[in-house]
Amino acid sequence: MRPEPSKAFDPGEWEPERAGEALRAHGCRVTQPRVAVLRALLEHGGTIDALGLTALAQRYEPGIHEATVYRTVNVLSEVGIASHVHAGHGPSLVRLAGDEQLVAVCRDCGAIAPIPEESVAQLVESVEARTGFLLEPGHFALEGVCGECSP
Amino acid sequence: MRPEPSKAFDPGEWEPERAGEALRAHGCRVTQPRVAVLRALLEHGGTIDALGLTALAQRYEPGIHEATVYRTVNVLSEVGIASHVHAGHGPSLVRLAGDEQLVAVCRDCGAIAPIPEESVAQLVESVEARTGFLLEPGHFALEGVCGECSP
DNA sequence: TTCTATGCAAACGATTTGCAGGGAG
DNA sequence: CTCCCTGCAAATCGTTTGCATAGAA
Repeated sequence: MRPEPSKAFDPGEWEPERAGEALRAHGCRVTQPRVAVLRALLEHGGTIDALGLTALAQRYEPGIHEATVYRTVNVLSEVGIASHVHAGHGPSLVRLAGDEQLVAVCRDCGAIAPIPEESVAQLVESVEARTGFLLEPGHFALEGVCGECSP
Repeated sequence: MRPEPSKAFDPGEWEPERAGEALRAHGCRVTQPRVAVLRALLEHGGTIDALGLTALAQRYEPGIHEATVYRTVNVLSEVGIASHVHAGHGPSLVRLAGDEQLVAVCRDCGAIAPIPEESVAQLVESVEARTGFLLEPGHFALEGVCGECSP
């Protein structure tokens, strides 16, 4: 694969039916399985694991194999169309790039809440100044207790 | 196993040589392998994966099996002596409870860096004020690029 | 035609589990 | 003496990879 270096991806810009064009626009070879995966991801929105994504993609490409989905997701990540989140013990989750945000999972009810941009920016800045470590939050979820579960 | 419900554990309170007492104090059956694991963990401090912990524990219990280390770590977690962090692609990391802190993993070299207390406190405060969500960071790591891997 | 992507199956790393024997209480 | 814990090997789960072939450019 010889993908374009990552470039911006605005999910709202692409209708699911034009998944093929989106792929081409990002320098990817356009194949049925890839179209199926991207289309499924565009339609689904939010986060989904590889198994679920395979199931959705089968709607457009019945014989598609899970290994292909993994490979496709990797390609989509390389060109900046998708990314993944580690949300705990289970499998990692895929989502469209541009949809990235640091999220928190409620320990009690499992609710997922986005963490405000400003709070994240403040953290990144503070950590970089103190340790030289440049955080790229969004690939991991944080744990906590949501407003409803705490008295 | 019939462990005590989790109770506070102050790592500073326990010398590595008294790992057996610490186990007994928390309602665990005291065996050589368990003593070896806890002792290794007390000596090591910080975070370590199961493989590394096994290696350290072998110093006290040469024949100890990795499966036993996993089982022991689970017991230690149940009684509140240890906990684990999800570090992303790699194996999860074990550490003493009471030593919990938010850590960052370098995307390039895998280095683990603790995130300064103040930065975390600032984040927790900010998020609670804006969303009512009370973060308990420490169960998941954040991702980023460490000072050495970024130009 | 050329070269990449796919399906399949097998490899993989991390972790868990079934079982029979050994050790703690 | 009674269970629990351990070592071992095999199973499991999520993910990756080698290979021969199908398919995009």
